[in-house]
Amino acid sequence: MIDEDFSLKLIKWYNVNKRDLPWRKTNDPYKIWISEIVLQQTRVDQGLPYYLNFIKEFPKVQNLANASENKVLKLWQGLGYYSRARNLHFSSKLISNELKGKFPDNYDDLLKLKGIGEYTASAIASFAFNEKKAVLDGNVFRLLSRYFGILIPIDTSKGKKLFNSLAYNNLPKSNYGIYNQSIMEFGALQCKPSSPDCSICPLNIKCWAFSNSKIKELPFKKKKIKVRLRYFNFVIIQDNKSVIMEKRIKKDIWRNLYQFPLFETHDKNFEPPKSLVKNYSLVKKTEAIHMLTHQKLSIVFWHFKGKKNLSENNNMIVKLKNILSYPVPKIVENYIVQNLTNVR
DNA sequence: AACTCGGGGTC
DNA sequence: GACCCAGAGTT
Repeated sequence: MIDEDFSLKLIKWYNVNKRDLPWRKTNDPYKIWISEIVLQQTRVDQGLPYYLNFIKEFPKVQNLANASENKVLKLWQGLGYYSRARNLHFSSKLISNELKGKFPDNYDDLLKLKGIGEYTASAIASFAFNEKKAVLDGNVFRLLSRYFGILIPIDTSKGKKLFNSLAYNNLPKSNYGIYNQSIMEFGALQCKPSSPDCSICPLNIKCWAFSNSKIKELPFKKKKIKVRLRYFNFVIIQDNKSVIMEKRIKKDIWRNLYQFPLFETHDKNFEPPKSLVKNYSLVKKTEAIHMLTHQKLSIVFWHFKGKKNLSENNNMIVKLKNILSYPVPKIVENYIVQNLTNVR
């Protein structure tokens, strides 16, 4: 299916309605790369401040390559999907060292980098180098499925293949970068997931879903997400100046971030270790629910205080005045800010 | 092909 | 509560 004026209408719409976003004012593939990783599964409003901080702290790929992972993760704190930050860091070192600072300038080479998949390689290649590649993200899936009336589920290999060819075949004859920006912006602002205003849509006349009242049904997805329930008990052990923390090193959520010593249980039943109760006093117990896409975390913070020297065992001791320099999960950050940062 | 990886907005 | 967001890596 090829619609001759599909791309032209999108670009025309884009020139009038586009948002003023910083990564659209540069041709620097490094900055475009940062923006694309930040925006993966992330709304523009949420990612924008992170992008600005990142570019400010690491203006060039070498700055990122020379930073510590803790610092990179700290700048990513609160944004989620932390493998994005770890992969950014890894790939920046590869570019800076093995590629001698020369940023990959084509789709195939971009795709080799850790953290860059088909979408991101297409985006960078077309935005920075105007390479003829079609982006295929959530916005494009939605628009194409509605406009062309594709009922095949988008989260299957068959569906992806079909949408890929559909997207590629409808590229304009030039200006691939601008066009890719246009189709995604159109999906984000006009062809929204829920209740788009089709009455003002420049594509409505030939839109299959609009003509057939199937906007709500498209795009079609096959899989439903399952949520796993987990029980976390964080134990805060502090004296006047310090608190015990640990680094998450397993293949699990929040890898390489820090937290208070964690006891995960299979249900709500948990009692802190007796040696702990004996030497410290429980001053506060806080319960919280933390929702992730695939997990529901039932969390209890057990807050102990005492004068016993914390550095007796093989514990990681963190000065309270330095605690905010460590990257931590959002729920841990919340607890720290509310309970530990006003302690002298 | 199914699963895993965050956090926040929207309805 | 369900779905979505400029997806990618692992199993």
